[in-house]
Amino acid sequence: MPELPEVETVARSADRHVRGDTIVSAWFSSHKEPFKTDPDEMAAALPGWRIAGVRRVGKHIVADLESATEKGEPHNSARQLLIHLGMTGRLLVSSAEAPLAPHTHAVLGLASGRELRFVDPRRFGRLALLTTPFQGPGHEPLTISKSEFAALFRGRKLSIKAALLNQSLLHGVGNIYADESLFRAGIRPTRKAGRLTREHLDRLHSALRSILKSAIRAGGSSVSDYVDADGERGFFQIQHRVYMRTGQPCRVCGTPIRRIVLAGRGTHFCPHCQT
DNA sequence: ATACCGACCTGTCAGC
DNA sequence: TGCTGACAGGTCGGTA
Repeated sequence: MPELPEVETVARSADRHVRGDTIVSAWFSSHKEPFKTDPDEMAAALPGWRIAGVRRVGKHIVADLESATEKGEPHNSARQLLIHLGMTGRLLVSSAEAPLAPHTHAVLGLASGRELRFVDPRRFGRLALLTTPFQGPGHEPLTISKSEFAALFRGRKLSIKAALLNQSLLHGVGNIYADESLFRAGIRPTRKAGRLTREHLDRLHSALRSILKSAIRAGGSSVSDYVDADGERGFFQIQHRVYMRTGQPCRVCGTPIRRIVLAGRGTHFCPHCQT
């Protein structure tokens, strides 16, 4: 589900509601998949920590935790709660009275009476408690320079689409924004990453940045069920030009949008505008 | 090292 | 009304 703009939206809305709140209880489901840290360990460790803030790194959500004990109590081990939403994960802030959604895997009770809940039907999402600062796997698409961006693809034989999806190069780009940015840059997704000219890559760099920023302003893309921490849908999907528009006319030239499978993912492009 | 592909899960929708 | 298969915003581990 969630790519950079959706994760950014979720992190911001969660931050608004839980910053400064203190964790008083922690419950986890009995499914094993979502937990990279043992749930019993997290349930024992989390209560008592104050949430200093919630932010995004790549497609990860990081909740920075600080000791809620009185100052003067030197607390060496800063902690972070790390959340990845996978395909269908939701991070929700709700009142403790709100009924639990099906597929709820984590509930953190907060001192304010609110709850931070993690819901994930497909269980591709992940939760972990870290004692060392989280480092994303790749570069941030919104801050990388044009020359660093171009250098990422030098000598690579894989398609530019597959390269954009590779989180250890750029982190945060997923299937929607890979297809949409390639359309706006006029580049065929099948082109080999290492064969693109610097001009191509500069265009892709700008297209990607501007599309990610617009999508964040729109609250992300809600294709089926994505919502932010308030349960609100995004509306960037109305600006999609190729993603999930197979057979429909290109909004620029009218040619039917084509769908192929590339890097194991549905890939959408205009055969006329993208060369 | 790089690149590809199936596996991991549930839900939904189209076609029979 | 089922049933089956394809597909969905992502990553990981095994294999070539």
